[in-house]
Amino acid sequence: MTADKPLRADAQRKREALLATAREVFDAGGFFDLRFDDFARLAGVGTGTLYRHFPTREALAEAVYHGEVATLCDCARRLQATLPAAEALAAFLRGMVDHMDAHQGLARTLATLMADRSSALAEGSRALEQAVTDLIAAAVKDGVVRDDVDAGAVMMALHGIGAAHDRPDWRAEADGVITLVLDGLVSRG
Amino acid sequence: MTADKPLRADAQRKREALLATAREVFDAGGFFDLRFDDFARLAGVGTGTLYRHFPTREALAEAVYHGEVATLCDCARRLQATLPAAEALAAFLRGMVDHMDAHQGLARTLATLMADRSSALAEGSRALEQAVTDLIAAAVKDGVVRDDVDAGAVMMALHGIGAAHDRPDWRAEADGVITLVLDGLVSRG
DNA sequence: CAAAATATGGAGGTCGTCTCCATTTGTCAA
DNA sequence: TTGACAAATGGAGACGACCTCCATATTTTG
Repeated sequence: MTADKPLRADAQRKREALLATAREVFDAGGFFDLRFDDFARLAGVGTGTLYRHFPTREALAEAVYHGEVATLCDCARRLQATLPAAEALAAFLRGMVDHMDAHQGLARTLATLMADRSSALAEGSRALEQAVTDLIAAAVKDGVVRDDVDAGAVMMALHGIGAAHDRPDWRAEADGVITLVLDGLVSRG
Repeated sequence: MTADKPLRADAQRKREALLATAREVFDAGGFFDLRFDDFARLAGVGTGTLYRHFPTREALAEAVYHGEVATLCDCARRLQATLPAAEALAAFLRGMVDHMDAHQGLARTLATLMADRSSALAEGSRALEQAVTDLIAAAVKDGVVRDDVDAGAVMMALHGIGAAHDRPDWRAEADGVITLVLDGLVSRG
């Protein structure tokens, strides 16, 4: 799809530095108080370099998001390999909430930055969606989950949890959504 | 809370014009291609006037959102008065999806604009949340819905539906979320 | 109707964004 | 190692959107 041309050594290094700094600043929640130029300086990089690697704030967010998705997918695979389907699904969804809770700033920043281009978000989370699809398919096969509601609906609910990150009682409500979704999946309509 | 001082006649008129134009442009999806200054001109208003009424794009979105919320709340009240609790709840949630579907551009624009200040969103949708809370409370009283998951979780799921407005299969997935939520609410855990 | 209060609009200052290119750094072949 | 070529760098400055400010216009009040 994308013929990634090999990056020169220093370019690679700068790119990494930018991503690392981004993750840091995102999580600290200070990204929007920062001029984009200053962000470059903070990462020890010139303005031009920043723009060559990430033409927009959104592009930067997308790259960071990719990393997160990869982590979560690994997690899903691990769970699926070690637990019965129903438990794996539940553990994964609960785990996602834990993860978001542990990185609130990051979650909030990403949600905000990708609000426009949520097409990009959908693109970027395709892998994640596949993981959820697999988890659900396995549970369906075990006969413990209905087969008339697909993974997209679950993704949407997750999206809601991520997007609503400043509700005063976020954690409890997020757990509530997961509970509803899981019980709704088990229900026979 | 807010001691709304009475607005002068012409001010009222301009304000209305701005809101009407906003609704139009939002729904057409062209808001982000427009300089804020030009939006003012489009509404037949000077830049200064626009800024006095709505200091930011977000403030404008919030005002439009208020109108939407009011409409939906009316709808909720009507349903609650005419249907058994469980049906009223279901009809309301399904109805919201219909409404969003019929005004995709508006929904998307609002979701995008309020991504940052989703605290403002929470603020603005307090009335909506109250309506959902009432619908659920009535259903709980009828003994047809569990009482250990509160309205906040449902709001979060709805938020997800609104925020994910450009998923390719939005409508089906949104319906799926509602199904999961409703069945999850009926389930006894 | 005059005066006071309120609202208007758009010219121009401010400030973040992004481009451009002279310079530096990395790579590779001889 | 060295020279030559390609790739990458950074930051000065042009650009353009946002927002303020106030002389003017409109509404309201006494």
